[in-house]
Amino acid sequence: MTDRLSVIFAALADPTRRAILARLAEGDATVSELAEPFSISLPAVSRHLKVLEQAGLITRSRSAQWRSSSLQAEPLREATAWMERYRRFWDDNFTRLDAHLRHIQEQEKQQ
Amino acid sequence: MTDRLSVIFAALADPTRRAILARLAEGDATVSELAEPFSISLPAVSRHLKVLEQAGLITRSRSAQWRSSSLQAEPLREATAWMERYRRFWDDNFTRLDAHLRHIQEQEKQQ
DNA sequence: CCTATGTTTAACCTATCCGTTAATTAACGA
DNA sequence: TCGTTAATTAACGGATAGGTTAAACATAGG
Repeated sequence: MTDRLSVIFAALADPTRRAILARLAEGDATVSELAEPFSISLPAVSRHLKVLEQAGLITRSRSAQWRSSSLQAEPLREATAWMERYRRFWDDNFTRLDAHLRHIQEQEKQQ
Repeated sequence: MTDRLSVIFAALADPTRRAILARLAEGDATVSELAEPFSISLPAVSRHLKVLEQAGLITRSRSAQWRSSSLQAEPLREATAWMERYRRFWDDNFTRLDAHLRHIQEQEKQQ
């Protein structure tokens, strides 16, 4: 699970972390500010932030004793780019063609 | 981790599973066919398929003793839709506006 | 009916994830 | 300098992930 895409998807697989990203979309925030809406301890949030940072989804800066987190959406672009490869499988414009190709494939499998 | 989006992202966080999806994009395949490129056991692949199925990323059909897997990209559409909310943070068209908004936000934080 | 083939389930192991509380580090400020 | 605030690190525990091998299940077919 060492590849970049896996790290990104794994980071996004936790609802708390996605909520943190949603909050950061409204502006930078400190660890305490990010922890406030959740019923989990500060160390737990601190770890989530480390996971997000390692995935490149946030950057952090220090100002006095506060550590501010800032959203970095570039990894989301990468993840989206990967998914785009499958767009034809859900996009209406391609559904008909895709069904046709699958039919062809099934026929070939018979032989 | 019971919510749908978490299950989808978790399913995508494994490189073997993503490779399986890539293979299925070229057409349906049996478990043995899917296992062939990997140096892992058949039971391991069988489990990966169960994970993908629970995420809604594949459907499966039985024909004799073969179980064929079929790609279902709808969950990818959902995941992409979630990420789209952050597009303005990476899209060039929005970068300038976004920088402006952040600047405003910083100013407000001062007071 | 018996056997071969394809796949899943069971039982197990190890590593990682996610949470906790307690201790530590860091910096401000009276 | 001492206490307060902000955050991280350490140490631990339970649950889950992902792999294994061995056993069980399902079906085609002689």
